[in-house]
Amino acid sequence: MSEEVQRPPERARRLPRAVRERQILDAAVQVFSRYGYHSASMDEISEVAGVSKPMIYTYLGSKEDLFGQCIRREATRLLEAVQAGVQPDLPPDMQLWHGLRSFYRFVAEYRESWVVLHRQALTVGGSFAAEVTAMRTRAIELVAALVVSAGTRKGLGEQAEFSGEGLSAALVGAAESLADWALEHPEVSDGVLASWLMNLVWLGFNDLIEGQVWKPSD
Amino acid sequence: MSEEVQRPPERARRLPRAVRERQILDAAVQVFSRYGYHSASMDEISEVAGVSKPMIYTYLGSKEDLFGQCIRREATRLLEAVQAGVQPDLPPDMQLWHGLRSFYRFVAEYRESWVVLHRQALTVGGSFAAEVTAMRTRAIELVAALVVSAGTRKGLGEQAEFSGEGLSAALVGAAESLADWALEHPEVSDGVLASWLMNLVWLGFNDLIEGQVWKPSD
DNA sequence: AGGTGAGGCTACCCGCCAGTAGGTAAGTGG
DNA sequence: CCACTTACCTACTGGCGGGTAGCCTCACCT
Repeated sequence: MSEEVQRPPERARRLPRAVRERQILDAAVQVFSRYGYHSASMDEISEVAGVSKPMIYTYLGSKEDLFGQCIRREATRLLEAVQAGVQPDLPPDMQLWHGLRSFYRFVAEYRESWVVLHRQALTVGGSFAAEVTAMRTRAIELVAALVVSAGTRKGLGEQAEFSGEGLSAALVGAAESLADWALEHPEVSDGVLASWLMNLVWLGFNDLIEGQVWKPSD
Repeated sequence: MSEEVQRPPERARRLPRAVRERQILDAAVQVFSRYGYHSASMDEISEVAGVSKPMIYTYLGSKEDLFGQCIRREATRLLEAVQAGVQPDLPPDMQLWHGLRSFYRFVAEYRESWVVLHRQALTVGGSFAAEVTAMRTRAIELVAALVVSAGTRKGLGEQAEFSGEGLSAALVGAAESLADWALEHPEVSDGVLASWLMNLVWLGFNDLIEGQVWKPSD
């Protein structure tokens, strides 16, 4: 009578904690990236992870904790991916080129990571936004260093340094925006994306560095 | 005994509907821009507006309706501000230049409008995100038209058209990102911001158009 | 004066969802 | 085979906040 005819849809049972944590984080990134922090429900995350809700709480803590862990994990991944592609002894333009390629490769491969980091993290006012912003600022400063280095290498001083930060902010923004665009155009390769940006921006930098400027004609 | 010594903190009483609607929308934009759609509460909006919650519902409808009206109002403002600064009979670079200046002037003056449009609108999956994205796409296409026009004017054909959309996406992203950056550097004028972008981007375009390209050296 | 309708409010409802209490089953050491 | 731990679940609670029912009150008209 009380015989179990229907087995519950084959959940993997009794896995070690580390594995479950990975599954939960994967599911969380997926759900957060799709719905955003607030609209994502812990119930859905647990369902996608194939695990009951209390597991999430015992393993990863509150919703906010969980989101934080997602952010940190994906941010680390992204940084490592970019760093792995850059050799610091190359000239500035080549460093930028390789960094960009790695970046676009990462975005293409881990779309959800990128969406969580770029779109969703800022919507949770709090330490996460600050954390992501800090990472972004680091990227801007890194790029600024490249720009300034290229500038001084050609004998330009304080002028490059002054506008460098703003220009770098613009460049980073351009790179991010192009990443979003690329999400809807997967047929465009990372090399093409990176070279578009290089052509757009680096040539502009070079012109600037060499004293060529655009001025309004009226 | 039941004498009213304390007057309730002097709310303006019995104003015409149109005025109240303006107040409510102003308050909503302010609160939405600060906390984002989900974390903003109708109670707080009503408090900031100096009006009770049911008023919002009778005048502007549901929270989603309210947000939609904010988005539309601010989007219209932004578009009008930019269009007011552009004269269509000027050459492409001057059009871009004037458009950018108007844009940065608007962002500086109506920070909250910009934040709502740029940061918050995308976090509400639904028709708003689509609406804002559509507006953004229009901007990209507009810029793309300028780019292509500049390209063909110089005798370049399909090549400019192909990469034009991606480049424009990058340019619009750069402009937006620089706008965010400028929020934290109010001392930089709209003219300076616009000319940074022009120097960065337009010079890059020109080089491209004239066949000069950057290529990786390895 | 008193009727009427628009402006405005207090006080409540109720669904959704983060978070939890308390229990069961499956390994592990003796 | 029994104690003890670890993996894991079902089933609940509590509150926050979107949304509303129903009432008041002033201004103006006749």
